[in-house]
Amino acid sequence: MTGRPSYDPGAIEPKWQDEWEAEGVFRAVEQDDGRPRFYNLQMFPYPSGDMHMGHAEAFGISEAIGLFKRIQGFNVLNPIGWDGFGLPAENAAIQRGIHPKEWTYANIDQQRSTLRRYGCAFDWDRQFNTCDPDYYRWTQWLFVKLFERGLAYRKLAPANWCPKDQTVLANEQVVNGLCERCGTPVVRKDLTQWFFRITEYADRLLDDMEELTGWSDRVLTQQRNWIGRSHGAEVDFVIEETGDPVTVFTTRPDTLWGVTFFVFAPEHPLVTALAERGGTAGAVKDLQDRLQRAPLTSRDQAASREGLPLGVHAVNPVNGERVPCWVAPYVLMEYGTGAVMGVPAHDQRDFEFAREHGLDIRVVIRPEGVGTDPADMTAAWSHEGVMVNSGPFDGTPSPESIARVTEWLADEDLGRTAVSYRLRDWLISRQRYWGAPIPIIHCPSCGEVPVPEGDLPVLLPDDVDFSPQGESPLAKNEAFVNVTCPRCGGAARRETDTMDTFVDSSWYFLRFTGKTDDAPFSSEEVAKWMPVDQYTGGIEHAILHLLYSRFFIKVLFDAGMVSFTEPFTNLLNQGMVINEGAALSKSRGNVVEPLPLIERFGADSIRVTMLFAGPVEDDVDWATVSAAGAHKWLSRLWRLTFDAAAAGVAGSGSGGGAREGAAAATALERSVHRTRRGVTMDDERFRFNVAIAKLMTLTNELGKALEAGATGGAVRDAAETLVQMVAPFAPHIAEELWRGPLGYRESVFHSQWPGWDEDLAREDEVVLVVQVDGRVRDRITVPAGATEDECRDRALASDRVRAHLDGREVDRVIVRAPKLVSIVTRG
RNA sequence: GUCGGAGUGGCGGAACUAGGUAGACGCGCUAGGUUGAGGGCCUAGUGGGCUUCAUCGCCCGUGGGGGUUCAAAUCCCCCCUCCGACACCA
Repeated sequence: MTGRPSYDPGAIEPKWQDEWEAEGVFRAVEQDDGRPRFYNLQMFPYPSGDMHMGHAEAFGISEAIGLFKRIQGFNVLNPIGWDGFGLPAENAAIQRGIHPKEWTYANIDQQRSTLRRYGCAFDWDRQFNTCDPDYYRWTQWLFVKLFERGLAYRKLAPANWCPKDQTVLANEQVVNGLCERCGTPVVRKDLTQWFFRITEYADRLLDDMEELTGWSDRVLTQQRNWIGRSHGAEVDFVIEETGDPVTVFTTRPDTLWGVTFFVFAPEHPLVTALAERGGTAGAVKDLQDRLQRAPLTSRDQAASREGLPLGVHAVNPVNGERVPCWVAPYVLMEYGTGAVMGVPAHDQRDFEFAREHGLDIRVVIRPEGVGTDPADMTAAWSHEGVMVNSGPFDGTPSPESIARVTEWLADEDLGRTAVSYRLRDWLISRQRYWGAPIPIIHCPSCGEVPVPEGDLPVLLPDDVDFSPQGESPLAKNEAFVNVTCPRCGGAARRETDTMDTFVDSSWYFLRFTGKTDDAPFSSEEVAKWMPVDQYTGGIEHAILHLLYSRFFIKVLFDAGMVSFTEPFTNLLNQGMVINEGAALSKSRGNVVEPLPLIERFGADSIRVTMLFAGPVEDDVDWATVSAAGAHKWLSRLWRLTFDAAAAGVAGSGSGGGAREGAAAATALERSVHRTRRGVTMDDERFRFNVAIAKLMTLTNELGKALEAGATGGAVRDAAETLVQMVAPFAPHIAEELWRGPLGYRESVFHSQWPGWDEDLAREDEVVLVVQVDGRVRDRITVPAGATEDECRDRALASDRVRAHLDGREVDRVIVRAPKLVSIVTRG
């Protein structure tokens, strides 16, 4: 046991990182080699700085999955790239005078080097970065595809505008209604901007979720709510004074007889004209202006029940009643038709509005046993009941009343069934520099002309002044803007908006399967690898990134470019890394840097610490875990593997402890098989904390067996099993031990995952628990094969059990051989 | 408010899929050993209470209450708390 080197991760880890790359151990094999393929993907990082603790956690998990699959014999694709475009780069440019490109590429270099030091098993050859012209050329190409399919269009939409900086702000740049940079109150400004028609896919995005059995309910529910499909009816009202038809959407057509007022959203196109007709133009304009001045993010004013009468009336088609029209911010222009019927008795918002403004309340759904005097009501009744005061429908009970009224509306031509969505079209325009330019040319005679494929990419010019003093920084670059129309050759102007970075990340996983120069991705490689077998990433992307990627795949499916409709078969959302209960943040001063930890304990110990801390979906509180503990275990594994390698070739035991050693070896053999079974099953379900616990147990047992003098095959098997099974969690130490003391030439990642013998994995002796009246009274060791009768006899013969049975009559005995006997007494 | 998830030792967590020894594994702590000291390492102990010289043993215990069952952390009902998402969606 002398001459054993000490465990020095600082030396072995970089050594194997170099060696793996030289040998191409983690390269995916493109040629079919008979192994099943496994596309293991981790959401690619955004290079806003160096790798942080969240990366260490997320990559630790996806590494464990990928490496486990690799040793199990899968041909694993495990790529890495960077989501290089985005606002922080531009802010850094403004604040520190560095070009966004320089800042971004420097961060990528740093992240790459830290990820290498972490020992990630990436196929580095496939890496790319979305701000490379090589990549965004295809983002632009895909934009053109969407444009050609009628899925990209322009319309007027409000944006956050800082009047001092003269620039558009993203929502996250608006803090408490003020510009993040200069503190000026932010206003809304209407700009003509580009959208993707994702709403056209709302039903498919919703319905195809049935296929996503490998996604958590948590994410599916969030997506479902985000799409927000609700079924109801459209009903046609008419403005009495002007004859304007106005349609409303409602999920409760059964409450139509309870309408006592009518409300428009302030932005509704009819409002100005109606206010003039009603003689309320001045006050209404003030309200509209005030809302116009508020930033998009601040919706607080809408939480009030404020509103103004318009001075005109709407006619209820079901009974011809005229009700007053109002305008109120609680009605949203973006949802439904931008106008609602007011049913205060049965809608809480309408109820509060009616109380605020003294409007009538009329009950038309009578709940059983609940008072129906409007004056006594403290809240709207939005539940079931029976229709009253509703003309021909009186007495109709409320679940089916909705369908019956809707049918009647259609028959009478007063309305129709309708579906409404919460989902909006995807606004992809950014009046920003550091993104992929939208490849459109605006021609005075031809209109919106897409840049021809041969002219792509539309390169982002380097010489741009990004100091904020106008519209998009690109708009000031004359050389960029002034072009000729590709269709008619006349003078034209280039679009100066860039694309939302979510566009870049909606298709990157396709290009990882194989880059080509004449298409965004290789159809052949996509057919081989897609959909992604396992996608790992943060829950913060539960909605947008995942929804947009699903949308893109459906569009590409419709375009005949891919043959599947969902991009990610299985999705795993890992928890966050926090410290002392709070998210890591510089201002809080609780940031944990991964690199110093890697240098101190080794990448393997950090990975094990993260994985052992708890279930992968749970947050890891760094303050409650110990990298020293993981390091201690790996050191112990190191020592024991050297000792076991020596004892493993020593043949059967010798000396005075021979018999004891042989017994220990037999027990160890059973442990080995049990561990193989248990860890394999835990790994399959990503229960890595439990798998590691089992490996620790086997480590302890190997230590005891060696102590007892065990030698030979069982000892060797235990050490090999430990090394192979620890490899997905701690690849470096595993490789060093595999090729070092265990003497293999080939990588442990090319070894065969150990199988098990069910007979050996079973315990040969088990503890039989004996209960009397539900309480455990004795534990008896019995052979694993003990029969029901044997168990019953042994249990009834037990002195302890008999003491408890003293004087009582046995009613019945339940036997679950060989683990449990339950004796029930009478009385 | 709606939807989703979760409450187990001093701490992170096992056991929940299929009801059958609650607390695996680790951290921390305590004691002992090793060491010039410290650290490291090794060994043992570690849910609470009662009883005992010590054993043996008994009782309680998985957020609270009720239920089903020979048997409940696990299944059913009610309640409480915490976390997350959306939040005037008509």
